[in-house]
Amino acid sequence: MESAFESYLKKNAGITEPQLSQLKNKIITKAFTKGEFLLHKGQVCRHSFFIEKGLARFYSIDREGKEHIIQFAPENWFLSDRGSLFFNESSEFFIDAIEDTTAVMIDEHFNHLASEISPQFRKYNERILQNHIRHLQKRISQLIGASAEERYLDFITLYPDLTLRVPQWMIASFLGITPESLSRVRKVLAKKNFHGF
Amino acid sequence: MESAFESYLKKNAGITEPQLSQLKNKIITKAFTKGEFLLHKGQVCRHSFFIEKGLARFYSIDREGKEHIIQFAPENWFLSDRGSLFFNESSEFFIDAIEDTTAVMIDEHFNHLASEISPQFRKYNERILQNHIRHLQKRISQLIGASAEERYLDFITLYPDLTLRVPQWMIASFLGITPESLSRVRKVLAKKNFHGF
DNA sequence: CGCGTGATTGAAACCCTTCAAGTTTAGTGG
DNA sequence: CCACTAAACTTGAAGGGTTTCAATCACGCG
Repeated sequence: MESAFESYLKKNAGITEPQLSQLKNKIITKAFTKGEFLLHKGQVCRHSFFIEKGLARFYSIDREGKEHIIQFAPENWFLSDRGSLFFNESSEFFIDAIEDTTAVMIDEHFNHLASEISPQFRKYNERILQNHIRHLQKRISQLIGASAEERYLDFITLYPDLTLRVPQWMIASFLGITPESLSRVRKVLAKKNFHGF
Repeated sequence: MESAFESYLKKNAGITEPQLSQLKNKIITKAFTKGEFLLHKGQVCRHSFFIEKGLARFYSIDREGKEHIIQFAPENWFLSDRGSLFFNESSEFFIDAIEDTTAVMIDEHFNHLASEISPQFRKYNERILQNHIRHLQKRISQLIGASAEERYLDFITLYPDLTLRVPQWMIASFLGITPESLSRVRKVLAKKNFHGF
């Protein structure tokens, strides 16, 4: 049977069936139980993760021990500390599984081979990076400019599925507010007859 | 005489002298006076800008008319709305010159040709993107986690040169606080016998 | 059942903003 | 080169949004 990653490559990265058979033995999938680390601060990140099933998060922990979630990754999303991976530096960040998760461990060998046999894959890879940048810029713009309520509304329209799967305190951590504040924001929205969740 | 961009390409992107002569007629430089727009909201961004002289900023304006600066770009920095450029969408952002500025207008023709004649350039281009992502992630992590004072201290250690060249109210806009708040932060730091500026 | 985790609520404190008024600085024209 | 003006920066007082800390409630799981 064809894996989620394989269909994804065919659909989005222009990888053909014969190319896929060349790549198949380089595709390594790993299962993580809820709470398990895919990447730990201090390690050098060696992989890009493609989430086939489950849900993972990318976050930092500050001096006071508080977690700050940079990104969530549900099915068919990529996740990695690109800085650490590309520049071979030890990571400042953590990645762990929010649910039981299976992820494809994409390493340099895979990327190199895929780029070699498919120019489309190379193009696609750039697309991923460009899109990632666009995402991060919008997020910065929003963190600078919007109130807690606006940020939460943005979140539930952008990630309606995540709103249900992710515990509330993690959403708060993503938005840069406390769980208590998020609870109050939701209370206010409920009073305004808002039913987005 | 060799332009700043040309030396930059040779030093960082592995472009050789003969390759450079092939590229030379594709390198278009333009001068902007202080306050002039390099990119205006609503336009589709067609260029990546390499700042040879001067200083530019990349920012958004929210519904209330407030500016939020995403990025500064002094000499030898790149600046672009990559989302708009790559995906051909109209931009949400502005780019304008803070000082009189000359910028290289890098378009798709240039990138295509340079990638063609130099595999190193392609590698280098990916490096730029990866580095940009790393930068943005750190910024998000900081916006979520740090106080106004911490953010300002980070700014002056990361961009000591900009601290002097950029008006204070723009630094405030970059940090996501009001000019008044930044003024007070500086006052507190001065009392603590801090002399970073 | 009881424990632990997550969500809610309240009150006080804190950080930052807003608005309004000054002061300083920088640029312009006489 | 000074005088004038506008823009930038500072300062104060009041207000708003968010955090903190603490207590309570709700729920799922051993």
